[in-house]
Amino acid sequence: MSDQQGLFEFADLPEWEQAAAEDLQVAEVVFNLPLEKPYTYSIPDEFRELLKAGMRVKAPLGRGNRTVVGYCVNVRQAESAIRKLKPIHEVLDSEPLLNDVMLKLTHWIGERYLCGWGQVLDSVIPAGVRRKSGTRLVQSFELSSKADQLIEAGKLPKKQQTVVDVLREFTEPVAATRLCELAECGPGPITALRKKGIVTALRIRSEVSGEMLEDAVQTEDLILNSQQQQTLDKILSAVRSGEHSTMLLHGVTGSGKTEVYIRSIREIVSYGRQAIVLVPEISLTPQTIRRFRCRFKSVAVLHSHMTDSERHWQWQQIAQGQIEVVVGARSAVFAPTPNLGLIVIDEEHEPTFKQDSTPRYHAREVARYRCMQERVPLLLGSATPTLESWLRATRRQDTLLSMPDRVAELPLPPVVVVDTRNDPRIGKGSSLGRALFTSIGRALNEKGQVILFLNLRGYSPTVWCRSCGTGVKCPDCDITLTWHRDRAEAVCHSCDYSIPAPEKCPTCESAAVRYFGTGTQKLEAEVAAAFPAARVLRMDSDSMRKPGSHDEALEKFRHGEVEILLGTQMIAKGLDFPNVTLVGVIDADSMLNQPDMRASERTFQLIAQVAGRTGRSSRGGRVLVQTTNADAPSIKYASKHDFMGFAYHELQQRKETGAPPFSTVTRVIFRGMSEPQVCETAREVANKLRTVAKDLDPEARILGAAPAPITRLRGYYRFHLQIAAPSHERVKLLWQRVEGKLKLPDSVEMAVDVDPINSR
DNA sequence: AGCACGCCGACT
DNA sequence: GTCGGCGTGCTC
Repeated sequence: MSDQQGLFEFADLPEWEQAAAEDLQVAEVVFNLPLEKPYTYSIPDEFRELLKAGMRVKAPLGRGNRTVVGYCVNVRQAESAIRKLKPIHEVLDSEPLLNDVMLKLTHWIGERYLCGWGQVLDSVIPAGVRRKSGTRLVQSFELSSKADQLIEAGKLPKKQQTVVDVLREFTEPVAATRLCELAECGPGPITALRKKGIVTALRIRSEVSGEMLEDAVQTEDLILNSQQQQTLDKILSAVRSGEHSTMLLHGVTGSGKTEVYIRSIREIVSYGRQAIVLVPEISLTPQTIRRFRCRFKSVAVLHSHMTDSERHWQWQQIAQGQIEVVVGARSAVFAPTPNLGLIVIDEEHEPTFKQDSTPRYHAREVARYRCMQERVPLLLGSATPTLESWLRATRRQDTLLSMPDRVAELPLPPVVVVDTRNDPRIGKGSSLGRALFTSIGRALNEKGQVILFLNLRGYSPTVWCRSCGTGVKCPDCDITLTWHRDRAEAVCHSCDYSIPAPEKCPTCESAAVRYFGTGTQKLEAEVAAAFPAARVLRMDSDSMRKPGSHDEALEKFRHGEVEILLGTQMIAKGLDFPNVTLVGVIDADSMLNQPDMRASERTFQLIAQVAGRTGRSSRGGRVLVQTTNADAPSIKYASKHDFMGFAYHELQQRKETGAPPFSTVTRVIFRGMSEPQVCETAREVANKLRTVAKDLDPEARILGAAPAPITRLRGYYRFHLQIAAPSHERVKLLWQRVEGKLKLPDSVEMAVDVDPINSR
């Protein structure tokens, strides 16, 4: 406010203008531009009744007064001390695109994730909704207010009279084509009537498409076991309390979490409220959708492969309260439910809930804030919760609900850790060690199916010793060093520490190895050669590019048309295959040794999730994990199915190093075509941050700048730095102090990632 | 992000 | 003398 007065002194205004300002309505508008605050505009009389917060407007901006589209975020009485304001040019929406809760939520996202409110709004409102896809402006007519007296005055020709008669039967405007049809005439008589002033023309927005939801056959609720029933009772008491609470449902794979979600949702639907269920994009399969569709009458699905008009239509349906349950990926957290009753996030630990472009929000945190505002519960479910969620639960900030047993009392499959350090087959360059090789053979003989899991795509080569099994770590950052072949150096991607590539392992003195693992394609060839009788199917993002191929492949496997399924991440989750008797993790090390703070957590999650893929029938099943580091806690605890043991150990570790969730990390990424320029810019920003932090917040630590773990990406050189601080608030204060003063070269782009989920 | 304003070099 | 190079900073 004070800066505004500084520019245009209140005293400069003539007195009559001050008086006029007293009851002036003004609009606060945000743009998708790097502006810090909303700008204030006057509202011309013609828009006074029309304009509401949540609508988009066109407004003049800058000295040239170019017209820019922005979002009206508030309409209020102007304060008495007001300077001359520019007027809103145009109002683009007839109804708000967002209500007050959503406006507040998007504002919070901007603050929390360090980006502009306008940027958040632009990304949160689907393009199809903004463009009103699936609707068209239709030329329509209605009788004018003076119609009666004009008709009195003179008799009308026959055709024109018919048109008037037709219009008298409607209270609403009639579309031109429809009117011609009903009056059995051409456009002539209508034009004539318009000239006489008897009918008025207007353009009405009308829906073009509007496919109805197919009705799935409704099925009965399942009978819950006592563990599920107890959990449900706790959730229901939270639902009935009418207050917000976050509940973490820790349930092993196969414990029947989905049924508990459904029954919780049933309760809130019975109050006439709506639920939002967030699932990882990859789980948004026809099976998942069917599970909800056959239990609720109206289920909307929001996924990334929808057309603009489909999405717009769904959005409308949701906003009108026609929908009981919204199932969708990350962005469904913004579904405009008029009376929200519950948000469920399944597989809460999945990294896909973090958006990897601006605004880089985490759907869990957005959901938490939204649920707090709407005073409804948030239910997080996972067999392997994030340590962030787990810590909150153990501190009683959130409520912990546990379902430690599988339904039907199936035991979790035994997990065998295979130490491959001295394996003869691996020594000869094979990916399948002796134990795994023989186990596959046996499983196939017994007519079982096999899943082989390999995790490699997009991972960096790490410096790691094959004989003692430890990664070579940075002395300051506790993350594994990355091998740079061209420079013959081992580099830390957190702090830029580097050493010449070691000839020998610093721990056991044997020859250190730079490590490049096997890819899925190479593994496929090897498996096919080793088991020529088996049918092998490879699933990775390369072979599953076209839509639907994913489901198709899984169906093939389910029907037993394939014996061995091998692939990356995407086969680790979701579906049960009763006939799978063996799961092999080819190389747990490639994940464990990633230069990432969460490498250990990821490894645990991965093994736990793949273990959940087997042992789902009486045939039992086992899991084999190949590693050279059998003592790593993530592997040890995962083999015992001991999440709590792992969490306790890992949290201890994080506490010692001051890593999240005991601190917050914000990452700033720089990219550009010129390596020295990017590097220099990143260093400058890091130094500026350090200088400001010195007296503003001595507890904040600046790490780097350093090359990003993926140093080159699509021709860009990438560097990053990290800000570690005790709270988000303090990172914000520090960043805002520095950000304004930065002048980046045009050729270097910068992105800010609060709570990064990976540091690639 | 765009766009106006500014303050220095090569032109009719 | 002027036209225009693009660096700087502001936009209710």
